[in-house]
Amino acid sequence: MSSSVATQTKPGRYHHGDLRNALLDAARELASEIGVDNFTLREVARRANVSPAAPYHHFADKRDLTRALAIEAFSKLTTALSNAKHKKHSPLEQLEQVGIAYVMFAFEHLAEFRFMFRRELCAEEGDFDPLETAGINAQAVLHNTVLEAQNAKQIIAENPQDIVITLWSVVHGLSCILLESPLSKTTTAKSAKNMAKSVVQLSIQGILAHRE
Amino acid sequence: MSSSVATQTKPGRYHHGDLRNALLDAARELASEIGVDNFTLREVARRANVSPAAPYHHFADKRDLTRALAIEAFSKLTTALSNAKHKKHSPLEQLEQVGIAYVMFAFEHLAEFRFMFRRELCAEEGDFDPLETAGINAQAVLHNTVLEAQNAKQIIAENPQDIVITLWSVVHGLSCILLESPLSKTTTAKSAKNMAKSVVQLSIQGILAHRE
DNA sequence: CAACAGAACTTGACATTGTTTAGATTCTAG
DNA sequence: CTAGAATCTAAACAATGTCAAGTTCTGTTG
Repeated sequence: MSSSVATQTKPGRYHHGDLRNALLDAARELASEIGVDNFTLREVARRANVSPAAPYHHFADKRDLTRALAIEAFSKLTTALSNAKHKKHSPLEQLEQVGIAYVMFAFEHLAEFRFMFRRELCAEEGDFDPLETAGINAQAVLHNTVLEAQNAKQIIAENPQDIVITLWSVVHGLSCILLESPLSKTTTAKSAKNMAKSVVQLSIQGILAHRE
Repeated sequence: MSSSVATQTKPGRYHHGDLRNALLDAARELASEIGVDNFTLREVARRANVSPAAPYHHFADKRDLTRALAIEAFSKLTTALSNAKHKKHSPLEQLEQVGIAYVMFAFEHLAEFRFMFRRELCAEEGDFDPLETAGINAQAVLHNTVLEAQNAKQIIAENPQDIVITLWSVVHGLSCILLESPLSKTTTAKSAKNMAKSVVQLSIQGILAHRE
């Protein structure tokens, strides 16, 4: 998307034009090729055709670059969840859609997903942390849907936070398993979606207001 | 435990005695201090009082060392789950215990837990992978309990694999959230256990055989 | 018991990495 | 047009993963 735009700005020039985004694009690409853990800042710079020190004019250090990617990924996730939600009208159906969308986002944005949940990227205690708020925003989509489903008496009136955590846990857990477990080497997008659906439906069963 | 034994074998000698275990101990310790991602092989060697090249006589490379830690951690998890299970007799109660034990294991063995789920540690497709079997063993505890609960007609007769994945997802997801999310900086063991209990109970609600 | 084979280490080296410092180049206000 | 800020390069540093070549120990065999 923005990658083609950002990366190819006047190759010969001294000033790159939009190096910050070019670096982000290169990092995303590199991480999806060789893994989030062994990607190097120097190679990112190399791919953007700049010197190894150039990134330091746009990011404090390597950690700061990956943090920017994580924030960006969280905001993508937020819109993905929000889009999925608004495909349905009933809060209960929305709950299901949001859950499935979470897993599919992880499946489709593998590399970015791995950037998102890393304790070491967070700011120090007390500092304002944009990464933290990005995460909270994503979670808010689920949280609101739970509240709406409760208001519509479609699910039990238990402490909403407990319900949010349960649902978030189950979709996040499935995502991690799909991405990291060796069991899942052969998983296709279709079977991932089926698993997501079945897991989400089973979880929702436990919080339904009317037991048939 | 074994650390004190393994680490302190005749400090002056050329041959360490049990360097392999000493390295594993040092790596575990170091990882829990500075994180799984930035721990270095050289520092591990330093702590075991050997040269930087010494580890290569016991492990193929850094990855191989961490793989050994992951396998070891999986086997610890297996016994933790198994112990938790056998505290109760009813399969349904066992299911709950196993779920809670999973989360508590993650909480108490933070560093080791982070070693366990990393795709890059797996062997190549087709090769026999001890890490994979270690993971399967741990999952088997949950799997068996689900089967037993189904046989006892305590939970629905749905495809057992779906139920296993749902339960595994929810406890794994909660574990990841507790460990990686910035939201959880202040979580105590007690509140972790409470969350685990509530999340597991809600999930089990969805698969109960008798809906009152 | 002696000598030898192999295992367990060390030394020293290499390419690569993250990061810093100093300097060069280009852009942009005034 | 020009000063100063923004953006980049070049060169260097310590540290890392890893390897090849030696060194020292240990157990086995004659």
